[in-house]
Amino acid sequence: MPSAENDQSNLRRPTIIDVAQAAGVSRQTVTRALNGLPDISQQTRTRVLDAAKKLNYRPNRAAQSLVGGRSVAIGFVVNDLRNPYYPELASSLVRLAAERDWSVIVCDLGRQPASGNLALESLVRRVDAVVGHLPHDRWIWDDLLASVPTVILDDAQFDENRARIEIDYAVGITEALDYLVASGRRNVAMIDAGGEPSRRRLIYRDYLRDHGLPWSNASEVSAQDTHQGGVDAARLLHEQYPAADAVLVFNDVMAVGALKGFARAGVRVPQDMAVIGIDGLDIGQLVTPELTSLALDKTEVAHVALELIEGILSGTLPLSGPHSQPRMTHTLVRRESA
Amino acid sequence: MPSAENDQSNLRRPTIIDVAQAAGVSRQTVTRALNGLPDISQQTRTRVLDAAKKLNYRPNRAAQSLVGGRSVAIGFVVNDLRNPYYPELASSLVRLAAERDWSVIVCDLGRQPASGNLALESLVRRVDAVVGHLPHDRWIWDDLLASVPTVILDDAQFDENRARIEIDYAVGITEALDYLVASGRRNVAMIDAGGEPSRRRLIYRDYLRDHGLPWSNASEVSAQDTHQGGVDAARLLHEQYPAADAVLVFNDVMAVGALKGFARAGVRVPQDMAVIGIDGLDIGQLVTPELTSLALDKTEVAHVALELIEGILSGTLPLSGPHSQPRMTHTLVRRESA
DNA sequence: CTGAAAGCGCTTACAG
DNA sequence: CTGAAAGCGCTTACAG
Repeated sequence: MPSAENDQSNLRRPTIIDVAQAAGVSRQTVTRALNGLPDISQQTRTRVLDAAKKLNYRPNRAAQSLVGGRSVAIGFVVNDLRNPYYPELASSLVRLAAERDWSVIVCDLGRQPASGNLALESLVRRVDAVVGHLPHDRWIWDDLLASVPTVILDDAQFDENRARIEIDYAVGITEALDYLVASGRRNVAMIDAGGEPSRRRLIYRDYLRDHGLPWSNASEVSAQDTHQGGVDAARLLHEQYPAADAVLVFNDVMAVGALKGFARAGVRVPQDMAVIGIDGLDIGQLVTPELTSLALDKTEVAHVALELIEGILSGTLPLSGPHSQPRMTHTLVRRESA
Repeated sequence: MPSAENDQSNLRRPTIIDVAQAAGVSRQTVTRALNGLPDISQQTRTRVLDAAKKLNYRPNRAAQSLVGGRSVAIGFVVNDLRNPYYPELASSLVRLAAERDWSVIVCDLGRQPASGNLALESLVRRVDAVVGHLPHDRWIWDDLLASVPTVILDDAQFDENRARIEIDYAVGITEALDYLVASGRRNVAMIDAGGEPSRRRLIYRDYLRDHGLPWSNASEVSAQDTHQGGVDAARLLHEQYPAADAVLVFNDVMAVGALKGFARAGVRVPQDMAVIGIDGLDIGQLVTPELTSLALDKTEVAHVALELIEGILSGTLPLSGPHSQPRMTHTLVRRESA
């Protein structure tokens, strides 16, 4: 029963010194054995390796990288990894980061703010920079994020003195609504997410007003930002605004839900109802009819985000001004739902 | 034109010493100012902060964590983050890891093995442990992974001396096929992925043989492990095996594709054809009809994986034997497609 | 083939 | 309120 040994190993992780002592050699020799360097006899190497295994020794990464070269890590902050928007963005980010030999740590804020704060606090200590969408109602994070270079992905003014990629919805939404009107739709509704009217909804309203299109309170319905929210919203919309012949949906996840909601309500898409989502996610191609959507080039977003981070880290990018706040717009991808 | 200064800062990152010199104080004082510690005059603090900002100084994380406490990072290796199976698993993994204050670095191997090797090589230097699905045809990675504790998620014997979670498909597939037969299906086909018959396919074959169910070469079709692959496979199957009234599909991504393929071919699901996928992904609920699937509890997989890693890192888990190789099975989730 | 020395960049006691 | 010393765990030259 070697419990004494185990107890000790719980108190302190073995270091290279412990291995050296156990093997009866110096620490440099341990380094040679472990890292496969030359200038060491096979016999010694074996002895060291055995000692290391016996002690369950693994080198301290911090010490290794301190003496070695610098390695950069960036944190990718998401609201909920189960919303497919984030994995699609993460996919590009991880791939492009790998090309620079950067690693990306994913931080899922989850739905409850409390754990999200803890997670963020821990993240900023581990990374060289942060990129991600930050919900507006959590500006408390400003403090935390002040300690690390950050690129915010957002649709609104967030912080003038912080690098950010502005997602400009006006261009895309205008294109989508132009298209709907041009194809003969007249009663255009909107399915929004969350409590406050989103920026996307405001743009929609402005468009309807500017173009003299019919609008009433019944034109808009708001629901949870989930697939089920989309299902519910479609039913509700169908009840409260039966004349609607087109709908712009907050995002693709909800739009795919709306497709299902309309199908259940006997509303044919696109014959009776044109549906346009936002984001351009892969899931839009899974469903029938396939979803028409305002697609964001997520690879480009990831690319630009990494460029910004590189600029900040190297000190060549000013933290405010137009260069640190590029703008990105959508492209209307026409498929079957509109 | 302060290019000389910039050139220098490109050569070497500024350290705490540089800041100290620029501010005319000692390094400890810099630490106090930067970390918001007491025992420093407001004036000195400001001077230090200014110097730090001017030099674009950010503390070296490696040095910080070397002196501070240990922080553990695990690497999550995936084949392709755009396959929704991985994000769902990642979501649980990230959440559960956060509870232990562990961070997870995502490594996407991509489709080309070459870049995958580079990515892995870089990963193992940055993490304390690795978890993930590793394709069988890449055993070359054994060398790389020998250097870091690894938990493999797999359906086959991979390495007896490595911790792994065995995904036992036999239980679930038997349940699915039992269910199909019990509901009156007789001509059960299989849509497989990749070149070699998968383990899942072999289990399917055995079942058909053991139960005296009709089988021929036409019962099986293999396609790419993508949504489009599923679409293609369904059409092909419909042509080469018109009598089929049920099909087990390699995974949900392909199954959702198959749903689309059958719809296009005028095959009604589930009336003419029962479809069962594998994985139990969220996307199965997006489509119509909703997909019946053999669901894997991905939260449980993540949980067990982290337990294994904890055991390995603390040295309390033997690297071979049943305790380090738990088994996981599927549950048949009945929805609409079967 | 093996070991003594110096140093990576930071922080935590300890003196003043 | 500020600074000199020691040390975190490793690796990279440099001696023998």
